Amino acid sequence: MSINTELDLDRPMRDVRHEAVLNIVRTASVLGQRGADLFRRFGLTEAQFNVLFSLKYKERNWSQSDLGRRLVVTRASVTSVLDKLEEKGLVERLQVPGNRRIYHVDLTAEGQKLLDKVEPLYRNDIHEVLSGFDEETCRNLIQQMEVIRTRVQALGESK
Amino acid sequence: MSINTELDLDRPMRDVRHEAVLNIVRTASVLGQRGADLFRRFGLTEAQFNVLFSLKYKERNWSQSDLGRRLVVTRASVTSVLDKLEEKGLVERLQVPGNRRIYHVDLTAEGQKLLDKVEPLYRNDIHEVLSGFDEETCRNLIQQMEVIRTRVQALGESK
DNA sequence: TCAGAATTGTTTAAAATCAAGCGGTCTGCT
DNA sequence: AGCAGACCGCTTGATTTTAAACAATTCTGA
Repeated sequence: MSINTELDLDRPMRDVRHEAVLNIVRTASVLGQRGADLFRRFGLTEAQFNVLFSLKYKERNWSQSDLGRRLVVTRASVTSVLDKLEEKGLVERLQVPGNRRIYHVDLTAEGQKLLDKVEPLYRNDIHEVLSGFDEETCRNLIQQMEVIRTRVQALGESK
Repeated sequence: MSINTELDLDRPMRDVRHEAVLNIVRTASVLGQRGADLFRRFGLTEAQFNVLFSLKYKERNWSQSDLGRRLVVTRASVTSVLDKLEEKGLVERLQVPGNRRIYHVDLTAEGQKLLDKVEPLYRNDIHEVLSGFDEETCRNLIQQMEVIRTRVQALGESK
């Protein structure tokens, strides 16, 4: 009845690097769906939560483009997600003196309040899921992910 | 000009476990986009490629539900992706004797042929991106990802 | 046996995403 | 100063994905 016995997830691997990539992607997918289930209880999609969360912990002003790079989505996606969040009164676009091209995006008080309700549950989930990972393991994992992203970027530039 | 100097990706982390999760998700996203760029040159989306690829290496017959579990997408998604692939003549739904509820999905000769063109480039990309990862590192990484998925699943069942 | 529960594939409506392209704006170079 | 190029946010149109509901089918347990 387990997914491992029903599918062939535990068969021997031909290409261990490829299998590593598959595992990263699949794990991100599982994590994302778990998150989505949680966020939905608060009327938020995953994309919407990601925006709110990023805004809460930003340490300087972010334009919509900055947000897009941070979340690895296009500017067009940022626009549509922000439209939804602004409708709900959770974020606001602020005009930037001296630069009429960009908006700085910020949480409203209401957005802050909603996030304060969701975030503890979210962090609790993560803590539970990674309970077996000590700090060193996490740092090592983070560094490996960074290496991969750097390599992908280099690959894209040499194109 | 680098993304790391422009954004705050390298600031000290408050919650190393959470940062690990973010890194996994972000890396999967970057990998997915890199893949999508490649697949598009062959008229395929990422989801379509994933289906073709899974079918090529399956070791027994898979229903659409099996495929969905394997790819971590819903049955509805599988239906729509298969519709597209069937239109293009790359896969086929086969009736299963003795069970009128399910289809077994398979590559057509044409699907096989297309995949044979894309796969070398795909594997080459992956090999390049993970060139700094030896076999042990990969196996370790894979195991960590499996642990995370198992924990997420356990979390979902205790719900 | 056989009625209730579970599973399968599909449909529908909503949301996210993207590429492409648009004007408006800023910057850097001459 | 002025112009070309880069950047920003937005719109459009298309695709993908999902949750939810549905009918058909299969399974299960009393």
